[in-house]
Amino acid sequence: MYPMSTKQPDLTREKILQFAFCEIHRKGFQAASITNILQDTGMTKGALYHHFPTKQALGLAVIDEVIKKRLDALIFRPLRESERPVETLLEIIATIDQKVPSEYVMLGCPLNNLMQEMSALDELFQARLSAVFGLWQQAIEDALTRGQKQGVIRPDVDCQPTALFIASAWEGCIGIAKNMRSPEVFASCMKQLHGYVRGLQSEPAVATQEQYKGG
Amino acid sequence: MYPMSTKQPDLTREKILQFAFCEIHRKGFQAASITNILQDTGMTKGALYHHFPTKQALGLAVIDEVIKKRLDALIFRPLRESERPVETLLEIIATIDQKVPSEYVMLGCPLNNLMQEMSALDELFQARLSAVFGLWQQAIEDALTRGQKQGVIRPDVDCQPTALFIASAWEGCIGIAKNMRSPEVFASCMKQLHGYVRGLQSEPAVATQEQYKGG
DNA sequence: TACATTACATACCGAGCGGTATGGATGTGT
DNA sequence: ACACATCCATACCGCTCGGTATGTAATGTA
Repeated sequence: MYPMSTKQPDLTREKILQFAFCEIHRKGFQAASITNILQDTGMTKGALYHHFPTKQALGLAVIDEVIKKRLDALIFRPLRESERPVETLLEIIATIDQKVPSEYVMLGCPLNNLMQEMSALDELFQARLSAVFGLWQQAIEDALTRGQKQGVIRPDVDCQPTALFIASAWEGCIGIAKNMRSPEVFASCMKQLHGYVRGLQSEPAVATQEQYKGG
Repeated sequence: MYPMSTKQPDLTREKILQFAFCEIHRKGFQAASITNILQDTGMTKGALYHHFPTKQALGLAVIDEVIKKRLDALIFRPLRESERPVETLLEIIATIDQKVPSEYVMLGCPLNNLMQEMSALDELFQARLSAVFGLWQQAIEDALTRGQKQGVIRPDVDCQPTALFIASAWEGCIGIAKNMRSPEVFASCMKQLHGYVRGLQSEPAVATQEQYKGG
């Protein structure tokens, strides 16, 4: 066991998942080629179909074990663990383009890409993707709700639909920037979203008013 | 000619375009099957490849001759021809779900679907799709600019990035509602967008404040 | 050490795809 | 009426895809 045996099923599975994520992110799920993924990893169909019964199962695993985890580390957890969730939300919106590989502007959000492609075609994809997006929406809603209790969000804000709108607009901004192939468009859009969230804050609390990165 | 001759190339071409639009709208461009389209229309490959050299050319024609025209009739032209463009914009946002087939909530925006799928893969698609989206953004920007001249939009609003954000959020709302398979989510999201646009209006002008459909 | 199970590699298959070559039917200009 | 271009139908091709059947080496178990 300790001398690094040749067969390491967990690592093999993880490696396949990572390369599958990349291929799917670049080509979309349907256009993603099993053969290409295997070619990249240097493995064969025997390995892949030992760990995943079908291409669909591989796609679903990518959603749960790669995409969800990345979003959690990037957005959900910081919001959850923050003591000033509204400030954290604003900071994430303002700096998200720096915390993600620059090529992601061209490739778009992996979650949104799959949602647009697969939701209408496959119920299992739809369910998993909706679940992940639900986490996103919930993370924002919790941040707003906690902000209201802290008095930094106006009491008249209806947090649930507001969070839904923020998450939707967020995905929309990423999608359009991807289409435009323009980091500037992405920055501009996210700045507007930033302003929208700031507009939800209570009037007295203008401390974080001009925190947005200069430009 | 007058007795409805058997060969009507224009109608044939248009028929192919319409069925291709439906197939692409439902399956996406790559998954759209030429064979399926022909099966639906009752035609053959001879007809299709006489009018369109490749599948790509068919897709590009669908963008310019179907999607663009529909968006123009539904959104761009009403905004352009309106004398109160801001009110018109608000009205479109508030009633868009009634002016479009109900199944479109499940299928999403044809433009956005193609943008998400094809922009990263094909430069010609990217160019055409960006052009159409640019019309959208420009239509909103013009509406806001004219609104500013009329005094109904606050002078401090920067119309260009604001229009970009509105269009992006708009597409985002459609995309998320499609993923959720929920007309209610769509209505909720668009209501928030409606509120955002209202927030751009000058304070004195509260006439259209509560125009949003009851619910 | 003997054996069963896991973890892969290799070769192969049917199906559906976009695209083409060819031929015939229809309209058009002269 | 004849030549010709347009319009469309049919049959076919090469390719790639996801998936499988089979074999084999490594690993866990007794």
